[in-house]
Amino acid sequence: MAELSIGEVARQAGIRTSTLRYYESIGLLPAPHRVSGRRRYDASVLQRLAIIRTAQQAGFTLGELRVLLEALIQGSAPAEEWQALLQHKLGEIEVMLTNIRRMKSLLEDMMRCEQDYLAECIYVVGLRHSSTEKIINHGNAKGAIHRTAPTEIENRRT
Amino acid sequence: MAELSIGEVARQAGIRTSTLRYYESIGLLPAPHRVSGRRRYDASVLQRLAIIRTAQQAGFTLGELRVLLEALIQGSAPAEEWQALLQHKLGEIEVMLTNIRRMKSLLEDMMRCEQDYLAECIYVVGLRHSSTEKIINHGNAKGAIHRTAPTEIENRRT
DNA sequence: GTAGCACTTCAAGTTCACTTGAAGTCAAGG
DNA sequence: CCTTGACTTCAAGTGAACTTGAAGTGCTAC
Repeated sequence: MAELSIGEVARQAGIRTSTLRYYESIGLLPAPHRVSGRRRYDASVLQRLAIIRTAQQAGFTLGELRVLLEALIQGSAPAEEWQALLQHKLGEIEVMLTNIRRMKSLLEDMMRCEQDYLAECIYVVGLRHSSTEKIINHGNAKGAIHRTAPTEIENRRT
Repeated sequence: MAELSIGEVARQAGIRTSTLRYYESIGLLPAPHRVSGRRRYDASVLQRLAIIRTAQQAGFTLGELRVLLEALIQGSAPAEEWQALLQHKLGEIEVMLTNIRRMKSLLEDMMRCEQDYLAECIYVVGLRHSSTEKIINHGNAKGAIHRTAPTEIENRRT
């Protein structure tokens, strides 16, 4: 199978060459070999890019993806960390599915609002939808792990 | 119904006071009235915040949310724009549902990989999933979901 | 009356995921 | 030989969504 230039990969994957270089720079893509200084990609990179894009849509950050794909890149993965991340992300995906489904039905309800009573209708719709909410989003989105922001200064109860 | 200080709203909604001020500054929340300079919120703001959060999870940007909620804020909405945005977003949500479901099954398959053959297994899984279908991604080239909770594990790159 | 804390504003800083720009390299075609 | 165009690197810029910091105000408790 013919090898691809960065331009060809970009075109086929529907992204820019700069994105490919960026992905490589953050370790998300393995450095391809070179022919007179230029990158030559194996066609399999397209599969990886497809996974990356899907995963991004599913809420993965590129950092998380790097961890997840490290096994693929180098055959070296800290297995526990990896499993933990998977497990964690599966939980998040579950939450996201719930939220997206809810959002879908919220939008569908909004679509049915008549122009003249838009404000009232949306208010009612909003009420209906926010009253079903309670448990969904407190475990993992904001509450627990935040290394980069030790956040407890503000907002303390007396 | 008792009015809430910004601190109380923040605590109950699980966000920061700075976020509330920020939302107000970009017109996502209406400016509440004040008592000696301090914001006093009606409890209904919590419902709105719940909607905002769900919508964010569903891939709405704050800008889009502002347009969507303008009807609620002021009763004044450019109805066509509004409907168009709804319609467009419904399409995007459909795409996202598909991608998230796919990602879920990808992760589940990955979980089943045996430690010793992790790399090979993931490769096979990746192949299976990326060959299943062409990439679904029309209309918005960027991943829709950004602001998902960044997960702990990452960041030590050589 | 002063300590403490929650609040105020405004500007600047941060993270993520890229994008853009400048300056240079390389192979092919006219 | 010269141009064209796709490539190269590296640094700096962008936009979204917040966060942080500085400096000050106002209420309550001791």
